[in-house]
Amino acid sequence: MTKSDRPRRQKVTLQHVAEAARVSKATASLALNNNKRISEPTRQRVLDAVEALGYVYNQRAASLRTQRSFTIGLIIKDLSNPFNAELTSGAESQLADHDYSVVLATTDDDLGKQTRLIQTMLERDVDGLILAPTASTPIASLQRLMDHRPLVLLTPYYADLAADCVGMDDENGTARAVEHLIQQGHRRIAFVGGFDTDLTRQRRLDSYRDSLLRHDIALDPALCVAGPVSRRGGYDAMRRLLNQPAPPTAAYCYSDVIAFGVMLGLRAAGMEAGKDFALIGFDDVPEASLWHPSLTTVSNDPRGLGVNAAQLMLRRISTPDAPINRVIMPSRLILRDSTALVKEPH
Amino acid sequence: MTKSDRPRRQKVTLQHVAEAARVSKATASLALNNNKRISEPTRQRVLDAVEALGYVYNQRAASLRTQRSFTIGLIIKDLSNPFNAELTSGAESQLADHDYSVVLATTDDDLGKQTRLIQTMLERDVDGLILAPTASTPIASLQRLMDHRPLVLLTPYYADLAADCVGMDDENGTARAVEHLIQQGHRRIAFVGGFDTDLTRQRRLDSYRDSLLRHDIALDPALCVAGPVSRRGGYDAMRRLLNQPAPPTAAYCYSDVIAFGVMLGLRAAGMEAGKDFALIGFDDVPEASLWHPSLTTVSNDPRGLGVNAAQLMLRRISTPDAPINRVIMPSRLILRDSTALVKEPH
DNA sequence: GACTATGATTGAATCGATTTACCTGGGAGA
DNA sequence: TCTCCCAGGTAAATCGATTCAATCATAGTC
Repeated sequence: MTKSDRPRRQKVTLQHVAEAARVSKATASLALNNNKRISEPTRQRVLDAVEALGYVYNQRAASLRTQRSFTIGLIIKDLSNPFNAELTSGAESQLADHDYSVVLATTDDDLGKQTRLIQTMLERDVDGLILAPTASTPIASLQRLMDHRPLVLLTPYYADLAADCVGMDDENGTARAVEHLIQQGHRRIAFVGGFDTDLTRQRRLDSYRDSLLRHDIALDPALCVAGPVSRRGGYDAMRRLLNQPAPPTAAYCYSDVIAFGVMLGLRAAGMEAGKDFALIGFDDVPEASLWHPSLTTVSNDPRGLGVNAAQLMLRRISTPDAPINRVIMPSRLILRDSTALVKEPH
Repeated sequence: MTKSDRPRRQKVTLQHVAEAARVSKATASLALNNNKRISEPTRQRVLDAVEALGYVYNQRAASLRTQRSFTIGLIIKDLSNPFNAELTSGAESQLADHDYSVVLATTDDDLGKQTRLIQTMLERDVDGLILAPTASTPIASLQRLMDHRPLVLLTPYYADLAADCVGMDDENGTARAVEHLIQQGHRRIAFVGGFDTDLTRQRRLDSYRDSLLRHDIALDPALCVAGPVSRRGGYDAMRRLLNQPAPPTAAYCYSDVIAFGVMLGLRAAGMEAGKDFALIGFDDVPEASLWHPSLTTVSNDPRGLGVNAAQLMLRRISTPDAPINRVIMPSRLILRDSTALVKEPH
């Protein structure tokens, strides 16, 4: 027969390499790790043997002894959201640059699933966990998790937890957006999308209220509509808002995706963002600039968030006792056509 | 002190569980694996001990013995492309349902990086590899890879390789798109985007040519422009096309992203897709239906592709000798506004 | 009462690396 | 010549599970 009936699992182990190089297993190991106690000719013999046998290093076996898996768990809610995809991409490439692999899992914002996935990650023996916790994650369970493994949170809103985290500057971003609308003369400004349980939304809602109050505008609960973070959610919310006795003249949306839905809702009612209505989103997803009309939005750098999360993790691993680090990425307001209307509303 | 100065790596091992339950390590192991040779009372004692000590199973140590890591490597080109994000999402959830974890890595379509990542995956001892090979991946290296590990390719275009693969029906999808344009009376139809080295593009280009020939239209090389798969790429290509002596009246794009760029290029020239020009994309990304005008496109189910790839992998692992499986996902032409023009061109 | 069948449990080998502590054969120094 | 050191190498323990073969009760059979 040629090589083997069925392609069979490779069986070349360090032992075989050692034999081929006529040294001990220990020497072979040291040679491959560039230990200086091994002479150059010997090291070369080992390397030659590796080449000749097609040996592939078994990181898994090694990690049993070294207690480092060079693997980081990344648990996010949903990869379909381009924001999360970008974030993941950033984290992955940053970690890969430091020889870490990424084990990816998605929770669909389901606490039960998240609990199971964390368990799996611990069993897989990841060196650390980067987590976007689902809405109702109890702080105690995160605390317990930190006792086991380095943890980086992808949200800035667990203030009581001494954990590394990265997040965006929701307050400032929101304030700037709302101020901009007020400056344009708007008084009836809606807040659209997201659910109460979401801490990030909570924070933005607070900042929205504060901004209004600073200009002596009372918050009208009828203008704050919750809903799923999707185009459909934005669309439905807008239809409802426009059917009210006193509809809004502007809206600040929890995310761009929602804002796109709002635009469609406006259009279905014969209105157009940037002409009859002012609209601001959040995230600055790539589509925001290309949509018609282009969307004014609060810009955050999702890739940068991922990169930062990865960096925090690497730092935490290398110096476990370093003080905790909360990175808040600045957010900017990007002015585009959806708030371009010049004429005073009403 | 309370529990420990610094949160320290958990040290509870099966040995400790066994001691707490007053049984041997072997018994503890069998009990946890629900082996029927262990009596119910004993099993319960072990489970109680696990609970009491907060033991977490070490999959890594186990896999050293069992030779199964329950980990699948997923190597794609680029997570920023929503198509790939959806695909990844589908594969991940399908694998998670079967207790497999996903190690994710991206190549940026760089062969060197791909080679390194594959090596890393092998060292990490993944049970199988799902790979979207970069453009110039030599067939021999894939063949060699298959000797080591189950492999599923995310492209249908390695016909000479006896490997499981999933892919879309590029030929049929392309044919339908081009036929549709011809039916509408177009004769000067451009083919936009992608690079020569890309086998998928090659296949679509061939099908494009064949469709034209079936209607006695000669292929005009000036109408086939290559370029990066991005909005920018589409934009630039369109500007070039419109500056030609005999510009096209319609275009078939290698991907939706490119088509969006083409729309912008048209607009910059004072034209509008669906009015002065007919435009078709490929992928049916979510934005396609919401763009303005909405984009006619060849629809493929990226999530379904991921799910299928995962299923092929699971099957290959459970029955290594099964005949190879090539799954071609059907593609449909979704008619939207970008080809809605009724008036005969010219 | 001897013998076997059966069910429950365990000792020890094993997976493939790392790492510590020990060994060995010169050459330098006294 | 003797001691000590040193560079280079190795035997063996170790990481935390699985699993085979062996052991040990206990009960059932004649």
